[in-house]
Amino acid sequence: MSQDRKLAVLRAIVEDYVATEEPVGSKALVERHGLGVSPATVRNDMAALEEEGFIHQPHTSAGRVPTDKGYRLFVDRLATLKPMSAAEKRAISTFLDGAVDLDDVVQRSVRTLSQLTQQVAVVQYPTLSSSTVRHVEFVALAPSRLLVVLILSNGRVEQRAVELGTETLDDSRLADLRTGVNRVAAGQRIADASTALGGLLEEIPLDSAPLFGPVVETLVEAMSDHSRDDRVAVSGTAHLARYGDTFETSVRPLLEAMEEHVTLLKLLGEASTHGALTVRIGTEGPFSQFAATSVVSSGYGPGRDSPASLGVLGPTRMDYPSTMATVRAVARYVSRILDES
Amino acid sequence: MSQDRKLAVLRAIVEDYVATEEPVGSKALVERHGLGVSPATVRNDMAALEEEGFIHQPHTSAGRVPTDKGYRLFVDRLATLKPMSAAEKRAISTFLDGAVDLDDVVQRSVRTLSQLTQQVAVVQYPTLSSSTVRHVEFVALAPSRLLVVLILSNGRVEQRAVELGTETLDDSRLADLRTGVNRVAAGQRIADASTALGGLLEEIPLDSAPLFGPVVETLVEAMSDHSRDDRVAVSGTAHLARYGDTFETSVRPLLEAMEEHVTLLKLLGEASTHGALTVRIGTEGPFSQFAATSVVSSGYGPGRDSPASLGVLGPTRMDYPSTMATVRAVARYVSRILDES
DNA sequence: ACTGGCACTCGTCTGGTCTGAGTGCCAAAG
DNA sequence: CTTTGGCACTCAGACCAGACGAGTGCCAGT
Repeated sequence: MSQDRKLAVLRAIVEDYVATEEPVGSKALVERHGLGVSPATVRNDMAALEEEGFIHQPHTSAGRVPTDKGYRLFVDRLATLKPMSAAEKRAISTFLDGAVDLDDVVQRSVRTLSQLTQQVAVVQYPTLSSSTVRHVEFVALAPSRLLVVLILSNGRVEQRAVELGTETLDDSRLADLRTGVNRVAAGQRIADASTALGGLLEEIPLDSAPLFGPVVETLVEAMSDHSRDDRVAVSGTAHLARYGDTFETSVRPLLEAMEEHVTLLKLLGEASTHGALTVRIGTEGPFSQFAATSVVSSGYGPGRDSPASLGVLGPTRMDYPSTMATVRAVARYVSRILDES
Repeated sequence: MSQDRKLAVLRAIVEDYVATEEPVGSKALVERHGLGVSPATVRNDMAALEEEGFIHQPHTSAGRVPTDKGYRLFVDRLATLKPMSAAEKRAISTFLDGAVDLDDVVQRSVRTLSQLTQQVAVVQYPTLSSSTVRHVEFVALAPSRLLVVLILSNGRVEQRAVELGTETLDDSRLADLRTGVNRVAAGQRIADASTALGGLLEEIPLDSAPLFGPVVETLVEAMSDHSRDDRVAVSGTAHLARYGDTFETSVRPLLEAMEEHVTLLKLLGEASTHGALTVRIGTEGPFSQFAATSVVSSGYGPGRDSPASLGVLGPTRMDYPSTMATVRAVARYVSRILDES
C-alpha cells in the first residue's frame, strides 16, 4: 500500500466532504478524483486511515468523514494555499484603502474578511500598550469637573471625566496641568508614560497636589486599563446559518461568544509571530463547546511585531486552503496600511 | 355572545400561545383560565374571532394561533404592563449606575435590556446633531499633518487627521488656530457651529487661509457627517436561537440586519415622543423579511426630547407585557442617567 | 345564550418493509 | 506483496398504511 496514495485519498476525502457536506464513499472518490485505482483499493486505504484515526464513519453503511486529526494532517501537509484571484486582491485593496482612521481600518477589515471567506470574521483592535502617547488634553466641563483626553499614536483616543471635589479650575492652572503632564508623558510609550507620571506626582509643588493627584491617577488608570484592550470587531454572524443541523449545540455558544470579547480573544489565540497563520481545529481549542468550530488566525500590525490578531471562525468542515489564503492576504494588507499611516 | 368574554378569550389565547408556543384549543383554554364557561361556548367565540381575523388555525384539526392583528388588539387594549419586580429594578440600576462614559452607558443598557427580556436588544447612540461643541483640540502629528479632535457635550469625541500639503505648522500658528476656532465654535450646537465656522473662513487674514481652509473643512465635514450617527449597539443575538423552527427564513435575515445598522435603525423606527412605547408587530414593519418579528421600542435621551431609540426585537410570539415594561423601564432609567451627567 | 353530544377532519405517531449506498472480507490475478 | 472483482452484510432513510386523538363545527336541547 503506497503511503502517497493514502495521503491522496485523505486529501480527496477532505476536499469532497468540504464540498458536499456529506460522508464520502469509495466509489464516489475514484470517480471525482482521477485516482487511477479501483474502489476496493481505496477501501483498503480508507480502512488504514480509519485505523490511524484520520477519518471516521458515522455509521456502518455510510461513507467517511475526516476527524479533527485528519483535518490537521490536511492543513499541515496536504494543503496548498489557494492563490487569491485578481478580483479578490482588488476587492481587498479597494475596500481597505478607503479607511480614514484606525477604527475604520478595523471595521473594513472585518467586513472584507467575512465577505471573502463567507464566514464569521474577528479582528482584534491593536493593543494600546505598544503605542505611545501623542498628547494629553484637558477640557473644563464645569468649575470642578475636568475631561481628560488621552491621544495615542495609533490614533486611539481615550477619555475620562474627573471630579475635582472642592478644587476649582482656572485657565492658568489648566495650562500648568497641560504643559506639566505633556512634558513628561508626550512621546513616551504607554508603560513609560505611566511611571513618568507617577514620578511627576512627587516633585510638583504642594499647592498643585490636590489638582494633579486625581488627574494623574485617572490618566494612569486609563493607560493601564486594558478594558478597552480586548475590544474586537465581529462580522458575518449571519454565515453561522450554514452550520445547519447542529444549531443549538454549535451556533448558540458561538453567538454567545460573539458578545464575550474576552472569550473571542482567547479563541483567536495569542498574536503569533508576524504573518504566521495559526489554524486551530475543533477540540484543539481551549473551549469544549466549540468542538465543531475551527479558527484560522494571523497576527497583524505595523512594523515587525504583531500586537493584534485577526481571523475567521467556521465549522471544522471548512475550505481551509482558501480561507487560509484570504486571512493571510488580509493580515498582510492591513499591516501594510498601518505601516503607512 | 358577550363582547367582553370574546376579548377575554383572545387574551387567554395570546397568553397561552406565548407560554406554550403551541396552537391552543378550546378545552385547554377553559381549564387553564377559569373562564367559567364550557369549551363549546369558547368555540363559538373563537369562530367569531377567526371571522374577524384576530386568530387563525394552521390546519383544520389544530388549535388557534393569534394573527398579527390579534396581537395588535392585545397590546392595544388587553395588555396591562407587567410591573417590574424589585429584583429587576435593582438589576437595572446597579447595572447602569456603574457606567463611566456615554459609550459605556449605551453598552450597559443594551446588555441589560437583552438580559432582562431574553431577546435581542438594540440601542441607538444618541445623535450627534442635538449636542453642542464642547471644545476643539488640535494636535500636530507631523510638520504637515494635523489631528483634529472634536469634543462634544454628550461626551462623544470625533477625530480626523488633516493633510496640510506644503503648509507647515508651528506652535504659534497652532495656538491661533485653536483660539480662533474655539472662539466661534465652542458652546454652539453642532449645526450653528458649522455655519459659524463657514463664516470664519471669510474673515480670516489671507496668509492663514491655506491652514484654516482644510482644517475648517474637515471640521464641518466631521460635524455634518452622520456616518457615525447611525451607530447602534446590539446584544443578545444568541437569543435568536429560540426562533427554533423558522431558522433560515427568520433568523438569517435578522443576523444580517444586525450588521446593517441602517436597516436596524429603520426597524427601530423614528424616536417617538419621549417615553412613549412603540410596538411594531410582524408585517406592520417596513421590511417583509421580518414578518415573524416584532419590535418594541422607545425613545430616550436627556431632557424632554428623545434623540435616540432603544428597543427589543423578538418573535411576534413574545411576552409583550413584560417586554414592554422592561423597555420602558430601561429607557427611563437611561434618560435619567443622561440627565444627570 | 349556553351546553352537551356527535360526526368529522387531519396532522402526527407507530411499526413494518424496501431500497441502495457503502462496507469488509476473500480469493484470484498481477 | 499489492491490487482487483465479487459477494454477503449492515443499516439509515424513504415510503406506506393504519391507529390515535386533539380539535373542530354544527345542532338540538335546556
